[in-house]
Amino acid sequence: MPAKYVPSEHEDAVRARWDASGAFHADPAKVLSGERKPYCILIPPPNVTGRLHLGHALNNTLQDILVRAHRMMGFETLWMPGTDHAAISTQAVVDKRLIEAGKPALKDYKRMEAEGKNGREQFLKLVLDWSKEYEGHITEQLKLMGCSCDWARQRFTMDEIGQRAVREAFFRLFKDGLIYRGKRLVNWDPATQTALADDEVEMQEIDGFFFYMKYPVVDAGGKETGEFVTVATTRPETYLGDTAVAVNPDDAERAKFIGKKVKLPFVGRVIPVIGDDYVVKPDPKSTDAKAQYASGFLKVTPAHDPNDWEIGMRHGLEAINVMGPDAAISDQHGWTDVGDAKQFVGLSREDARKAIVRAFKDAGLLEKQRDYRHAVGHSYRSHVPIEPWLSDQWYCKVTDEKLVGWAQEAVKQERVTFHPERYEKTYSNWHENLRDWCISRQLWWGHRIPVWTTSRSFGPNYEVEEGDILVPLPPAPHTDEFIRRIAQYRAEERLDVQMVSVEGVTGTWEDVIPVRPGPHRWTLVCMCVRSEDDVEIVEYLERFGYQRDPDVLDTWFSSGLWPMSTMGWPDAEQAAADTGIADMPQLLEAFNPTDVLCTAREIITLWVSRMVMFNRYFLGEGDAPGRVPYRDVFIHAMIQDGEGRKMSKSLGNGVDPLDIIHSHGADGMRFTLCHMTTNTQDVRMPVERDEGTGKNTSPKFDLGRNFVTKLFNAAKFAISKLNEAEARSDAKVTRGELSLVDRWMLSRVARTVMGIENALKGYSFNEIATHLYDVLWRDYCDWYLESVKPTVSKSPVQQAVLRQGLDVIVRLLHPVCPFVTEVLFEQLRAVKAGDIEGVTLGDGAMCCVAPWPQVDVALVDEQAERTFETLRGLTEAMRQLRAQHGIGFKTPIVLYTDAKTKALIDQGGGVVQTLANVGGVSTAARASGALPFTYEGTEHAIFAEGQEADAGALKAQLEETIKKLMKDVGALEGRLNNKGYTDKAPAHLVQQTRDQLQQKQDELAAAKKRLGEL
RNA sequence: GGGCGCGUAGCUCAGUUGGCUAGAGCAUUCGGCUUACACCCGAAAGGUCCUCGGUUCGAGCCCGAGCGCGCCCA
Repeated sequence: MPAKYVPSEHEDAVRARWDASGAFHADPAKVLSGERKPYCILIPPPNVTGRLHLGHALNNTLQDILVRAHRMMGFETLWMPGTDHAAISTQAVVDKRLIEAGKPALKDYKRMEAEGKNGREQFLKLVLDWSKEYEGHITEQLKLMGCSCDWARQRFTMDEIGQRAVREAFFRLFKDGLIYRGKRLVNWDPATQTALADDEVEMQEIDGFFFYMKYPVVDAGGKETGEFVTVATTRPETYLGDTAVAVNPDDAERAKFIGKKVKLPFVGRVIPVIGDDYVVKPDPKSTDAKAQYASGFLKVTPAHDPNDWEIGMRHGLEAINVMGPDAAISDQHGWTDVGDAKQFVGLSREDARKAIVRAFKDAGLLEKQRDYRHAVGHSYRSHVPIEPWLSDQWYCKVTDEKLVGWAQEAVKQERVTFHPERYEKTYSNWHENLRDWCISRQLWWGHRIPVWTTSRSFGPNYEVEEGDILVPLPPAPHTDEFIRRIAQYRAEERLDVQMVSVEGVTGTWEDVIPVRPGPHRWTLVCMCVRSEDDVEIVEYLERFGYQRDPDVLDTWFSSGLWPMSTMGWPDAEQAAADTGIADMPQLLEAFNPTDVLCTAREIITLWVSRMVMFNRYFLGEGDAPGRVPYRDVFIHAMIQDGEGRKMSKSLGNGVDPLDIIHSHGADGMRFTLCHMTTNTQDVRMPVERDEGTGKNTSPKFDLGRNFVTKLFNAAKFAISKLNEAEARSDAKVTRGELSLVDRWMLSRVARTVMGIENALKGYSFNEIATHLYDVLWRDYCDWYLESVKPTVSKSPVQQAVLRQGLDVIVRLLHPVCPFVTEVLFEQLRAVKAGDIEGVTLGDGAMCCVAPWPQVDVALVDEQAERTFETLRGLTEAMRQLRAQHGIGFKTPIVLYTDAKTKALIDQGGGVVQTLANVGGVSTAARASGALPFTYEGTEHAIFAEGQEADAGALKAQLEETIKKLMKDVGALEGRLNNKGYTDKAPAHLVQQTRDQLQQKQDELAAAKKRLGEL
């Protein structure tokens, strides 16, 4: 064996052995036949946007620990790997790279697309290349970390199976009326120019202003009466789209304005003053900031504020959109009565605000402005303020009982359990306040919405208002034949249809057919085509002028299907044919529900919820919910830097896992990550710059690196001792043959096995690491190895404990530190020693498939532990004396003690002698000059040749001891004199206190006696 | 504003159902090239367990109020 363990010299070779062995490939047939129980984890697919960071390293280390442990425990274990296409992030990153490289970027491809030059297709090719490249990087990184994924089954959310899953899911939801199209206010990101879901909006506190703007009141003839109402707003630029001013009807002072009209300055639009109890009444003394700042008049801009939108709905107000997709003021998106506000058109929203405030000020219409700090929604992607923007979007009706209800029920009925359990609350709260989910994104990269539309009238010649005039809506060129064929396709479930009326109502085929005049004017016809391969229908629709919706779906729509799509759903036979993975059709049955999802808490709402909804919905039958995607959700901590900040590129405080693997080894990194995973929500990692490499690192990783080195050195030593042994035997060691130290060591090993098994069940990773650290370092190395050093060579029994104890530790450690344990396992296999009664270690070709060690509970030996603790304490007491009196370890000492202690020392079989370098144990009268000490109430002394006791120092020390003992005795007596304690505390505790008191009193007496002798 | 988490040694963190004379690693100090390991070994020092109040024979732990920090949702 090499003198020193250098991780980089072994990791590649170990990984190659794993790859060659196929050990991580799961076989669903073994599950379906009942031969083995399944254990399955789905990787939270990392984004193909970039490389993995330390959070990923933590996330995947924890999964690998679970997966490797269960594989060793005999489960048929599947860890499903894959990546996520991350629509908006990836598109943005690729665009940015193109711009940086001075190459044609998104805006150029958009222009090409508009010119009919396949811009979309060309751009998507670039993004696909990028995603392939990064998928490769990510896979490579996971492998370097040691992740034991079933690589042959690796999936991508946009691969053919993912596409088919999305297509089928969309079709079914569409057909069931759970996907619909609506004109709503969305969270619009003007930078990336796409809609965002509610949870993609981050609130940030901003220092802003409240502006108080005066609108003149006008009479029925439109003439100003000289009165004014003052609206208070943080967003003056939206006044251009105001369609009412609202007052609280309970507002005694202002309710009289209800019914009057006001005129918007510059625009000239005359709008009503309405009553709505949403309006906050002004109250300068209120603790509510809104009431403090309110003027009592609320400008209502339905097209640019979600609350105003609601008010608009209640009062039938018009929604006038005054901005373009870039959030600049525009008269091209539904705003017709511009009037004298032309001066503001074309300005960005920021410039428009300044210009409008200035114009109001100049016109004497700005009453005042006040500083105001408030939360403003920002895009989680581009970080610019979100614009509530009126647009046509696709929605998923997650508020339906079959989605939100079943998701809630899954947790309430404990089909899905959160660890730590507090996160169940986050999950529930989120579902209680759920709104329909905007699933369309104005992007190119992603799953394109499988709907073909025409916005012409369906049926009779309708008329629609454009401003104040009615214009005819040309009918789509549908023929009777068209209607018949669509009905046919629909009957074959190859297509489904929704209509949207001018009034904004969604209708189904049955609402529209047969075509006849009715209450609704159906204009927007949406045809959802079930299969990507159904060219016949698509060609037919396009012949009638139908065009495919240009938008793509929110990434989470496809990630939500991950537990099913990775297992071949909806067409596993086809998936098997596409991928060449023949057993694909068995996966869903064998492994879904999976066992646990490991992720970070921000994902609870974004992803967990959707997976639960989709799994239950799509695998359900009729009104019966299907199974859940996993039984447990484990939410791990987030890693922050030493100051409690998130690690981020912009702060430059991130740590790259690959750098740590280089400097400390993958095992060292993993051990540290495992060790720091407590059940709190954040953990801190002080970040330092390595002067040598210029890379960020953290001293925390030294723990793991040192631990791995310690293991290697201990194993190297143990193996060399075993190989050099003078007397050997392969005979099985029975309980009766074991010495005290052996029994103690095996007891500790047995407790560790049970402790780790428990910790695994409770996802207490920090406990796993602590157990491993203590048993290896504190027990096996510091005490067992040291105490058997002189004798192991001649004792086959000790050889057995040395070898099997190490073997157990190596196996227990393998899930955390797979590389070094694989190396050691191979070495250890070549070294023979006797088996031990109660320790079962099955053979395995490699550690990763070696059976988990089994220990008999009977190995836990409390008697041996107690005796050992006494001997350890005695040894430590002597070491302390040595240190206090400068007696070096190399100087042997004589221990003077009583017969009882001597008997214990004899039982120890040399532990005390070896570890305290005691040359002789004597019950005779102590030599003059011996250093006295008390331990466990008994007086002892040590004597070192040529070491005269320093009376002064001894006296000072004794006085110190006496002081401390008196304090202890006082405290114990006080406790016992308390009647409440002796009456109410459990009897064994009271007895324990009495024993302690007795011992302290003995020690005190002995110390006093000695002081007198000096 | 609502919810959740955290506050224990200089730093990073453990501390199960209250029994604690509060632990570990790093850093510090002292002593060691003891033939597995200096990424080590032995020893030491270091704590108002955020504050105040309560429950209890007994509180780091339970309850209430407050202070500070962080996250999530409005």
